[in-house]
Amino acid sequence: MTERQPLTVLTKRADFLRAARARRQGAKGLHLQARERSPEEPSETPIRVGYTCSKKVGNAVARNRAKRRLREAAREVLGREGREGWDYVLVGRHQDTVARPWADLLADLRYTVRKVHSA
RNA sequence: CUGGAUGGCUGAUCGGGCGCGUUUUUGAUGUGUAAACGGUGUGCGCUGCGUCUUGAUUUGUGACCAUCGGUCAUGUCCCCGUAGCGGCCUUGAGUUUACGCAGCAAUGACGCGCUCGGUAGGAAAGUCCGGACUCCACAAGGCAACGGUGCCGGGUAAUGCCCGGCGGGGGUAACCCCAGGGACAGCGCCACAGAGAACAGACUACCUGACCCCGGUCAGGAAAAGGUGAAACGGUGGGGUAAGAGCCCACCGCGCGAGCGGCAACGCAAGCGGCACGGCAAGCCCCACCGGGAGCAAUGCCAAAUAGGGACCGCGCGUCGCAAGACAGGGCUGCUUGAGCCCGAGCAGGUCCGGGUUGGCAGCUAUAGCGCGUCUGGUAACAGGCGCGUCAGAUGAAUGGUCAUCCAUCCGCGUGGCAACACACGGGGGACAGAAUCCGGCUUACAGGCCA
RNA sequence: GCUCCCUUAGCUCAACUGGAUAGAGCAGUCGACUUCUAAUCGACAGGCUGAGGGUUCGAGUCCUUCAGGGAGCG
Repeated sequence: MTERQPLTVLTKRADFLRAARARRQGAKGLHLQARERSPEEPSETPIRVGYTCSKKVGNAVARNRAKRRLREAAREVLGREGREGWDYVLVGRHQDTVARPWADLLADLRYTVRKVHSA
């Protein structure tokens, strides 16, 4: 069992915009945006993660639930397979992020991470 | 009314405990430095003394052994001891104070680890009302403007909320609904239709008389009938009349209303009036009552960052002059003088603007407390007493993710049964919805259960 | 947290101080013109005025409770 990397959460709007302009990959359960930071950017931990669930996802309950599932998935997948020096932004999708079976959601995240790294 | 249950694995956050590390403060201990006090004569300098003390000197002198040196005595100097004088402080011991260091203990903060416990709602929602709290403004209060409320009584911290009553409307009834003051303060509106729409008037038709003449015209009477409309000047019956008419009478309606009941809204009502007084105030408005404004991104503190900017005010700014400048004054060079150069203004002030920051801490979660139980008062809302329990504090925003079982419930199929239904198997599967300073209401959403 | 505005035909907008049938342009359908199309001309259809409740004789308009959309301030 590999060690889990600690993750910090993105808080700045500019970080989100930069990640959205970089690489992106969609799946049924979620949408991933990621970029490799330049070395001079300061960061507390090597991997940073942000979550985006807009009003398109649903009402407040649905948005919170989607964000919580994305957080748990990021802890599971990005903690092991994330690359140091990268920012990841996980975007929730309407209904699918909440309703998709847990194993499929994890598979979606692994698939998008692989695609983004190899792109 | 209620807002699924249990367990496993694994997370988030808050709080308590324990351990470790870093650090703040305090305490006593040890130690270092400095100062003061204190007492003493140590140490210091000079002089003197000394068979008691240590060394130096053999190039001070003498003697001996002897050979290039050694031993002894004495001298000198140092050390040591002691006495006197000088200087009064350096030093040593002690005490106190200040500062620093070390480990220890207590305490607070932060971080990490382990462990224990708490962790969304009935509507957390909409933001429609009412408050608490904080800041600003004004200070008894009144008026004006603006906004709101609007039967009466009670409840409440308060309300536009709740309870009870009254009035009106609907319903066979149980019961339900009502923004329900004022139209005699004033203004305005009432389309179309209709003769006439707000204060009286008269289109058709009616009656009488006159004229032309056989159906109309004119004058007068009268307001019942017709039709229109949401709304048309009381209704029915009788008398009366040329025809009619509250013109008269009875009943009903309407208005005024002595008196009685009720805290009040209001109700009952003798009697009187021949009918006069339309509707709209969720049109303007009048009356009564209520309301200062902003909101936890309030407010206070810390840190970081940028700029040492602009405007106005205040204080100050030597004299003359509108100004240029001149004369005083100060500084520097130079120096015997003459001379030359420079300064001649700002501020540690207040308000506003501009610029920068978008971090942290407090406010911050427990009290008009709330919840449960019980008793008392009250028709009730509610109030009071007693007992027990203590109940989320996040900030890209925690309170979860996932798996399994059960329950409410739904679907399919099978068996039993006349049926409602019961049992077995398989499958689906949790409604509305996420705190953001707090509280009381209202409104809206909603799986399920119960009552009328 | 606070404040304000809008919703009318498929689309963009009107409708006065409450008054009867809610109007215009574009788009649509049909017809005319043309060899055909476009343009033009004529005709037609299309609306329970976002939803519910109320005031009024009468509501797109006034009041109220919601729904959806938008704007502004701190």
